[in-house]
Amino acid sequence: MQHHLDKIDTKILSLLQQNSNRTTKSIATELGMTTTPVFERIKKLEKQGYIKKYVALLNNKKIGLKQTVFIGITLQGHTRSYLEKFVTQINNFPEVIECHRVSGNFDYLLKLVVEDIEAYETFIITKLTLLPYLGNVQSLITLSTGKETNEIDLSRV
Amino acid sequence: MQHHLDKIDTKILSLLQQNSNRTTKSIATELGMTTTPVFERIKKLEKQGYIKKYVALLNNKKIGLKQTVFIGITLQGHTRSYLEKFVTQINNFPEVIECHRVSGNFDYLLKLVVEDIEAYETFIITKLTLLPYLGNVQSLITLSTGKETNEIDLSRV
DNA sequence: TATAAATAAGAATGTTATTCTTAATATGGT
DNA sequence: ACCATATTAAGAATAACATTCTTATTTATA
Repeated sequence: MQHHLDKIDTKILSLLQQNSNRTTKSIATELGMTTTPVFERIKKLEKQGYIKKYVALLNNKKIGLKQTVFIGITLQGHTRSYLEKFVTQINNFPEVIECHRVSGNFDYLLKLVVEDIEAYETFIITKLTLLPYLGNVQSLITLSTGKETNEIDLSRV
Repeated sequence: MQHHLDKIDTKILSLLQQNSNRTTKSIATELGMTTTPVFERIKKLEKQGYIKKYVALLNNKKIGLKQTVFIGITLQGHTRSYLEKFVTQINNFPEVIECHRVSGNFDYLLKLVVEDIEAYETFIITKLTLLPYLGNVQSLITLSTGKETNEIDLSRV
């Protein structure tokens, strides 16, 4: 069940990754085509699930959420049912935007977006540390971000 | 320079975060307004930079990029000019979608999206370890992802 | 209270998305 | 190589939407 994307498809995907508000016509012009085939390709890419969704990306800092933090977590008890409960609770915290189960020196890696360091400490104290079976908790406070994108390089596929 | 977003603005932002392809009319209806004021608010939010961009989010796995990996890195020499060079080179790797300078047990945290573990090893060997002054390099291989979003909870702002 | 500045409504217009029909191109089997 | 079939693209036609304009309403301010 491998994908079957030709050059035109990957080009369309890569353009929509950069800016999903471009008109079909402008994409078509760039590709030397008319709107209909481009339109139908986009619809196909949506229907087949290559495109998950279209979203607006906000300026977190401007909105007042200035601090990104990563947290590595190890758990002490690893029963399957507890892991599931743990993830469910983590996912419900609005501060958490990513939660990955990982192998390596941690069991979980979280990514958070919060107002500031203080809000982060509040999160740790009033939410995270209330969860049972927490082992090691290691915080990585973001000082600056060189790159942060969802854009995938499609020259590889 | 604080933001001045009222309830309507934050509601619009939160809807556009979930789906940026919704029509102005449908948003207006949901908010009990007409299209014009909603349209003008959206344009203002764009112009003032609250909305950074509109993008299509792709299904990485379906496209063949199945593996997410985080890498914690410490550097041995910390001259300012070297750090800048380091970040520039990291940012140019197509596998890297995030690069954060952090405080804590690492200097940098990277997020990568690659085909598979093998592609990851190739990256390490042929790209990352060629960079000078690398200290500790610790990989966190994602086993599963419970949550991964860009959507920010605006009830806090 | 009077005036100015925002904000919203409703109608009008221009663009674009979307559909339909037809033509061209590619694909597979004999 | 040839035909039938399935994809893919083009162009025109339509419907929906974005965008602008004018006018009314509300809100803030001196």
